[in-house]
Amino acid sequence: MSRQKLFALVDCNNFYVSCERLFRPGLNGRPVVVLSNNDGCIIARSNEAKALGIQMGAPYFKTRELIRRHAVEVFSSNYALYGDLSSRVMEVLQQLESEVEIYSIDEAFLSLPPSRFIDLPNHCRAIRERVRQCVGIPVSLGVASTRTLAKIANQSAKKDPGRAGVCCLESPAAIDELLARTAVGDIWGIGPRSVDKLRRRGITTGLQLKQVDENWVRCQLTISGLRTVMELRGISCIEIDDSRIRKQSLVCSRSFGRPVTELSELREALSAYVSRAAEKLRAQSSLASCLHVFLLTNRFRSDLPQYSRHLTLSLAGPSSSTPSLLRPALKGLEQLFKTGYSYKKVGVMLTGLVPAARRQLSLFAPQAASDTTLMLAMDQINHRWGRDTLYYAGTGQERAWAGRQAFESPAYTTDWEALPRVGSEPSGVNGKGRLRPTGR
DNA sequence: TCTGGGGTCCTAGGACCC
DNA sequence: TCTGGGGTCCTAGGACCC
Repeated sequence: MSRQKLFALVDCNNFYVSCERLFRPGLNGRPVVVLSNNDGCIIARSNEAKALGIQMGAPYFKTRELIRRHAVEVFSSNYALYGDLSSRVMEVLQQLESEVEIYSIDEAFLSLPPSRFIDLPNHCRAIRERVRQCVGIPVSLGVASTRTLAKIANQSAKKDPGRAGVCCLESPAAIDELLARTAVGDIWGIGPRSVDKLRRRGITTGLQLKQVDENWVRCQLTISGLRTVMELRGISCIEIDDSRIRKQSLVCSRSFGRPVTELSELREALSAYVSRAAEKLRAQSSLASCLHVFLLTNRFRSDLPQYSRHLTLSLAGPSSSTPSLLRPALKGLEQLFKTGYSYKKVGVMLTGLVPAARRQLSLFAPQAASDTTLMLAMDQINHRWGRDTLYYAGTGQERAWAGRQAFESPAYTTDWEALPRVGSEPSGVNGKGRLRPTGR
């Protein structure tokens, strides 16, 4: 038994699909997929859907025939549900282990102390069972001496029958055996570009990558690639910085449900995204110094004229007030806008984020204290009564440009009106359990 | 007809400084 | 004919991740 510190990667199985199944147990054993925003691409698949050959990221409209033929159940993404269940899973993990790094909505790394080295597999099975019991989401665990190896172990825990959701890589022989069966493209940090470079050098497996010349990797795959190689060798050198809860940049952007040609509609959409971005900014107590607006047409429509521009604007001073971000954003949009194009997407990115507490006051710009008070009141009202209870009129009433979400499930766990009912038919709601209409 | 959204890190090169 | 050397900071773009 090694005395080295170990990492466990806990990964929720087919997370979005598992969330949908939680309240529709009849879907267990059946093929299920979840779509991206605007019902564009497939972003989650049940094992049964994977077995049908449905690819991750495949456009929905290209898969529709296959989906119809096999009666695959389809869902629009429901982030209210997934976000809530994710935080419940993480909470359970935090109760069980002292060091938990939340890596994404469905993954967390645990540090297992040396005392745990006794019967590691049993310990992992207990964690798995606890999450299943408390939240109902199935998870898999991969354990190894580095995060990269833990990721690889986790893939094996999921894929290889007989592992039953747990794979502990303890002996060097077990590590090399698994690496020899792992394609370089399946290794965390090795993307398509790196796969090409490695293949040209004759490297296709994890074991080959582990043995590659360091200088070559440093030159070809940069320091990031070298870190991955060191991790394969069992030297831990990738840290997860979850102390940085505050983002360094914020983006808000969506594809339109249909082509948009009018400036008035673009103004509404951009106003909505700027409002949302400003809310996120205030939620993490930051101010933005810089604002980028972008506008683009549908790049897949090669038969239509293409347009894609962005504009960077420095703000008079760091701010998180919606109106002080809206004004320059809309001015920027007018500069970007050209008639005669069918637009697909508009968006905003906020950068140069600084903590609100460390605001650098300007000698010249007027300080808008009233704005701060107003925003605080607005955020409190929207928190208490639900998003968009109060909103800026410029974000529009009808929102005809909004994306499609034809297959959305109820927000079972975050909306009183959407609570599942036992023993009686839901009354007066169209199966979606919503009090308010989906639009405005 | 229909192809997601939101992040991070690294590097090279330019601007600028002494 | 000859034209330094070494820094830092910023930005755009590439690559990758979920």
